[in-house]
Amino acid sequence: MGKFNTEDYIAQLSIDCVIFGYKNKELKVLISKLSYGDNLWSLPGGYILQTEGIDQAASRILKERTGLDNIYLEQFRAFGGPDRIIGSEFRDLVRTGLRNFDSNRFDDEAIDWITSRFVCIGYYALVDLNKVELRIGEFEEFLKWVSIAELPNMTHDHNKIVAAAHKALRQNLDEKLIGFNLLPEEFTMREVKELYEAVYDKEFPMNNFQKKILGLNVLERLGKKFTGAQNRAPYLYRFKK
Amino acid sequence: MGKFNTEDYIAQLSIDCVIFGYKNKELKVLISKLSYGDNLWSLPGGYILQTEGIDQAASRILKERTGLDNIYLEQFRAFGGPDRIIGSEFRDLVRTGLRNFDSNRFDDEAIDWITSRFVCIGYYALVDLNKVELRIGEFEEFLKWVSIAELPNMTHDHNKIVAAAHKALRQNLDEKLIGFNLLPEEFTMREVKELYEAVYDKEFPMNNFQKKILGLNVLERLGKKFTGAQNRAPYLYRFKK
DNA sequence: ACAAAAGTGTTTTTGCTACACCCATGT
DNA sequence: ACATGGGTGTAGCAAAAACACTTTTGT
Repeated sequence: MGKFNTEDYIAQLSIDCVIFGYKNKELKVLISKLSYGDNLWSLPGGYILQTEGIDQAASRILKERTGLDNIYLEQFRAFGGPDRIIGSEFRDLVRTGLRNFDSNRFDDEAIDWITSRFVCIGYYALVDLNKVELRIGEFEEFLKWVSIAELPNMTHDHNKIVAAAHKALRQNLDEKLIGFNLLPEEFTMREVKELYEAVYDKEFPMNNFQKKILGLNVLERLGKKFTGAQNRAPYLYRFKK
Repeated sequence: MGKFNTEDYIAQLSIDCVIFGYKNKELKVLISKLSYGDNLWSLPGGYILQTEGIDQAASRILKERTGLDNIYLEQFRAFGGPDRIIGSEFRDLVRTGLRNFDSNRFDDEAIDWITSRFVCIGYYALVDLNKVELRIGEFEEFLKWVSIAELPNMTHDHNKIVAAAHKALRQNLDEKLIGFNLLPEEFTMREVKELYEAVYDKEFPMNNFQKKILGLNVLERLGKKFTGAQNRAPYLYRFKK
């Protein structure tokens, strides 16, 4: 890997992705352990190429980490508060960390560039955790799925960013459901319900939930799903075309 | 005015403000006619100082144009689509315009900086049109209030930005009402209703509207307002402290 | 007395919640 | 037959919309 060319990217502007993963009825967030410094955690992020749009950059960053394509990403907010300008407790850690990292790729100019003041644009996605093949990014030691309640202290304002993303995800989940290709091609109402319960961290009674979802008028009912269990077979649904 | 120092600002990142003004039951938007080029219109905007947060930058830009302080500004979205990168039909117009503008302040390097690819962060505000003292910005010939339906073609994606701002404004206007210090100190329910009608471009029946607003529990009722009209005097209200 | 507009009360509708009940399936 | 969970229908409640009416004010 050659020199990191700062001119390829927009300076002082980054994208941070809050990647929500769903598995076993649980909602998790993908975070990365930075490979320099002890106990430094952050959201997977990246820079914007001069040649790409910001949505495109977010998709690329998501794909780099998860291998996933065609995932619905939503921009929810830009962060550029005064707390990001100076006096960041992490800046010096990052500086010294990068100095011992890869001096061919990151010279002093690159390190200055990376540790300067940044504004970041937040995107979130919701993906099927089983479909993900994690690949670490440049500065990362490893990536890890953590449930929202157990997030460690992260660099900069990344904890705030996750909170804002979670709030945005909960707003109008109905309309986003189709976008996230999270559920299998055919699924039962229970599976939809469990997804909602994971996102809202709250139980929904089946009958009313069914009415609400069917009322959205986006599902079509297929056959039944025989699981072998000694109970009535649930219907299968899929999204209308 | 001295040289324009590009180093004072974050490069390739700007803020554009959609300033909604209210007067005579009508909702207008503040747009500026650029002083170079014919028929070039755009939203009032500016750059972010290295020393300020992005919200702070937006406030400063709003104050520069309107003289207004302590106005509630809301960030609604960042724009950085591929249409903003190259092939912008406006770029060359701006370039040639700036070359004949003020060569002391804007040298070739500054012109390159200004006409490079930009990502912008959109903010909107809602202000009392009567309280505004318009002051033109650097590149502006004049500023003008235009109703949303009559917006001219604007540079870049500024028409899209206004549409997105209008949509954001309509969401949860209730909660933002107090923030915009838009209404006079004491006002009638009718005035509130007319404001809503301007924002939503739709009529509201008085009785139900009154119930809804009083239900928000943010207003206190004062005396009556005698206008001399031959009808019952309406109550005056103000926001609770 | 009357016109104009403010204000209040009542009914209707709607959407959501809670409860009760019936149905299919495999042992 | 029965335990298990799936599915449906009805009653209850509260918020919103629609409708009808009374009150105040100046001419």
